[in-house]
Amino acid sequence: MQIYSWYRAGVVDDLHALVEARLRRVEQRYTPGRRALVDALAEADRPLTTAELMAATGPRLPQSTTYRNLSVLEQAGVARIVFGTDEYSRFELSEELTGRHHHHLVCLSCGAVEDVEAPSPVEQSLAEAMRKLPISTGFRPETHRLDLIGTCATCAR
Amino acid sequence: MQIYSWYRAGVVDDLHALVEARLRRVEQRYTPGRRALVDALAEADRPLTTAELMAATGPRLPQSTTYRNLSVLEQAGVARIVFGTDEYSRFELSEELTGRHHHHLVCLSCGAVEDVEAPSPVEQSLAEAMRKLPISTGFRPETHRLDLIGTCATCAR
DNA sequence: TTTACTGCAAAGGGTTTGCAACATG
DNA sequence: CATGTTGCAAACCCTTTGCAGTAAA
Repeated sequence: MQIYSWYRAGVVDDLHALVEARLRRVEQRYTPGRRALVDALAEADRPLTTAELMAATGPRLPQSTTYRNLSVLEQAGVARIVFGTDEYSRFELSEELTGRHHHHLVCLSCGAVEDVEAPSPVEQSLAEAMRKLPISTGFRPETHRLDLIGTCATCAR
Repeated sequence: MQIYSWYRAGVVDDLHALVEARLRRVEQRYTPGRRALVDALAEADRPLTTAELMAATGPRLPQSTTYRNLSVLEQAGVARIVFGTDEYSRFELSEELTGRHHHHLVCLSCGAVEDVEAPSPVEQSLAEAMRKLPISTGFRPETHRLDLIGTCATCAR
């Protein structure tokens, strides 16, 4: 989530400390490969595909390691998978870590996914409306996803 | 979208007429296989996976035909793909055809997807809030997707 | 010195495509 | 009879897994 937010607060180290703590909780280590993934996710201003993550991690991490580490990070509550409209899995840091609730702009044409944050009043009315959704008996909501689907600037040209 | 709505209004024939018109528009025929898919989608009260659609179409349609037909129906604006949290594509009739805007309950554990309709006032405040999202320059929103992610009744037990 | 992690290669599994046969306008 | 459609099988491609070797606690 937008590197400048980490820079500004000078909390990059805190981020890594948080990640390490979360990994410890599930008895996993914070290896260089995992750190590289977290760095890549922290520097991006949008969810990254596994291909992008493999490319972004210095000496390219092998597929298997990348996928396994993303799975570990997901289970530890560090990363979250984001579904777009194409066949690629995307990942972003969990909002618990970034402290920034946001939504996505998803392009129907190329599948690109962008982050977008709603002004606080808008977010509040959204949350309010979500709470009023008549969910079926027994369903236990944990989170929601609210995305705008459309055509991105590049594809609209 | 919920068979009783079609029964009540007696508009199943209208549905097929609409579908045929839309297919014609993209120079495609309304074959029995495609009609079987539309029937299956119209009778379901939730998005169906391709596996479910293959099973639902009388003398089981082959994979290739099913996928190709779903693609055609999608391009014709008849069906829409729905992304859950698992690896299966799901399809539903487009809201333009059903006239029923709705959202989804998605189970993190088993991937099941259920339809849910919001009361009109809730829907209006949702739409209102969506319009206020500060979308990036050039992005052209077409629709939105609002899903509740959680644990379904079966998996919660 | 046990347990976690890596990296290569191969296998999985949903989806797509080539191609010959068929059906429809 | 020209074009769209089907069905079989194979190919595709993202993702997962087996396994032997390595590293951290």
